[in-house]
Amino acid sequence: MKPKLTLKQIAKELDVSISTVSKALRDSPEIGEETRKKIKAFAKFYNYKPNNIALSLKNRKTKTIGIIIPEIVHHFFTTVISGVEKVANEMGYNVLVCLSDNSFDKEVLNMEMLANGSTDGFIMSLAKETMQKGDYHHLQEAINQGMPLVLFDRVVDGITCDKVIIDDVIGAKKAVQHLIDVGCKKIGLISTVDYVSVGNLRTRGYQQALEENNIAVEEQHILKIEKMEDSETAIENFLKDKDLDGIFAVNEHFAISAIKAVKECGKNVPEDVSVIGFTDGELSKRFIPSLTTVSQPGSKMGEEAARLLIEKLESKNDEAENYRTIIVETGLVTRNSTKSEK
Amino acid sequence: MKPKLTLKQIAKELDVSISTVSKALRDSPEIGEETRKKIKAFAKFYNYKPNNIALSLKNRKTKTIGIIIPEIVHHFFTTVISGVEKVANEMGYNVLVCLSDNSFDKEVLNMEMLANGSTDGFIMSLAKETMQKGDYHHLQEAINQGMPLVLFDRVVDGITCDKVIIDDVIGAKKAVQHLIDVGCKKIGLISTVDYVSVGNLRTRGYQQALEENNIAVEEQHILKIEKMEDSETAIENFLKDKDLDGIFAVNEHFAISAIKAVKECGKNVPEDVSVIGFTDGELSKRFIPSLTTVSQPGSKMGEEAARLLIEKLESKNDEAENYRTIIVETGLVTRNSTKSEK
DNA sequence: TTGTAAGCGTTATCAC
DNA sequence: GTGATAACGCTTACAA
Repeated sequence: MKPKLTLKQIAKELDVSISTVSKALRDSPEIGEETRKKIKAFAKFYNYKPNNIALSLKNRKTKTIGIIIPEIVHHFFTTVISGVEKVANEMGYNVLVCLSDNSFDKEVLNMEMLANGSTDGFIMSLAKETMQKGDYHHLQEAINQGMPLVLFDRVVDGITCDKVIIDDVIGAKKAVQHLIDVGCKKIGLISTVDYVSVGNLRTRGYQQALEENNIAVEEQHILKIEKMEDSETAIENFLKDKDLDGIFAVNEHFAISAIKAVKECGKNVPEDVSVIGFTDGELSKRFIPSLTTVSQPGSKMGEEAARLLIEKLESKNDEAENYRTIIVETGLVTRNSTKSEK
Repeated sequence: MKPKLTLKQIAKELDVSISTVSKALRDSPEIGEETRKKIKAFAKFYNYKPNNIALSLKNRKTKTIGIIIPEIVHHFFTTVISGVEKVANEMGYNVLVCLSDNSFDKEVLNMEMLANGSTDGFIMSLAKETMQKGDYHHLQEAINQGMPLVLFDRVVDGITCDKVIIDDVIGAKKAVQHLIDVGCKKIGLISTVDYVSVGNLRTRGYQQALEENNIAVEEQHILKIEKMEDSETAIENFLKDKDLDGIFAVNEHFAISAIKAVKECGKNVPEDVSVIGFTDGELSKRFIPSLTTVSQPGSKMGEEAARLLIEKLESKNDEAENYRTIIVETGLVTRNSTKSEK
């Protein structure tokens, strides 16, 4: 087991000074042709690679970006990570992934760990508990310390930083409009509780679409789910006594549960009831019937977030004071859980 | 924007030396009660946190572990990551995630990046291309440099290191035995090409189960798929002219494609054909019919891998020369794509 | 009880 | 052209 080669060792071996080696390897014109060649040959032969940690200390930047997400076993977040990875790698950055498990405390802890030199900046989607508490001091602290922060998906207005979101309202509107277009008259909504911003926004889109089509919004057609675990039965109970012919669910799980519940009521999808979801995952694609959904381009969001962050990291500090919110567009993926357009 | 507090600044502020501050904060008995209190109070007030990079450089360890996987948009790998994260965090480690995209070159590149000080060790599942090439010099190099390596899932015999695998052969055997138990006579196998070790092993389990039940293995009942993209049509074509009553697929995608193909032939699952998959994901759980599968406990594997790695990292170098292979057990999750046991 | 100095691996500045 | 030296932030013998 040979420990890693350092400049010092090369210097000793070749009987020159450390700084000569350093300069030679970085092609400094100060160094004579001959010595340079010799040093480079030696380094290449022994496969010298500069130590990242030392560089980080010296440059006061680590070339790694931290991403903190609520959970990873979730198709959407997974695609975001892969988007971040992609552009990060292209730009010579590494990605440190931390999970908050939707816990406020873990989120704070993770940030503190990473803020002490481990990363140059953050890409985050907030924990559910954090949004519930409304406590964002940790975000503000990071920003105050000069750590750039990019929020995505689950963002919050009070914090001034770059953001990447999707047009939830418009996406939801598209979905509901589609239901209307294929002839649905009584359209239900299955959403989450309001402090989860996306649930809130998608609900708004639902309402707007109805209003624009002069359809009354009826409260009893709306279900707001608190806990993921109970969602299946909640949806069943909700749909049992309703006579809906269209359902907009704010995620694919709810959509699928809705389809199951509809079938259990002896009705068919999409013949009797059209169902449309949000977020395009493997499940939506391969479920039978395959799901019509609003696609949420996670990978694109990750790429945008990474680009935004790296741009900020590499800009001079003075020009850094403009913050942008990038809205990435959703698309409607029409499949088999909705009737075809008339 | 206040830059981070350092020992130096504290020292200057309090008019003591840097080492005094350092010692005081680490509760060295060398330092007088009074000075210590003063320093600690100050540090606490201004929320001093030591710089990780500096510590890494000094201690020659980063307290982060690198995980390199072929892809992240894949339920199994995702659960592994969450397992690794879990125990890593408990032990005070961070996790750097890199994706090889199943490319040999990217895998090598990633390892080189991380090996230069960014991580203390690796947890990896090999890229498909790497297994195909059979070139493992990068792994060997890391080991030679004293970087511990834990391989999981897609492992390779030639490399001496810790490994975490599942009992693929036994798992496959369980699956096929289950098919036999519910009365299947003509059982087909949908697998991957042989250089992917898991495909290979699961094929072996299939053969063994048949042999142990005195059923002849017929080559025309076996399909080996080369490319994920064409799998759907390949499976359709394969099943069209067969008269199987049981199908064992080595992953959930193949299983679902098989179900679809069976249905298109006008047969029913599980009445006419029982189908069983491998790896338990969201898809298996919620597909209709829900899939009977061999569950592959990714999270458990991740935890074991992390434990193994950290153990090695924190042991004295001399006792480090024993390598272990941990075999985590699969389970059979019986759902609706197979007939019920007679 | 406190301070000095060396060292972790680099790079940049300045002197020779 | 080459080499000392300081610095990044921290720890730790060793002096004082």
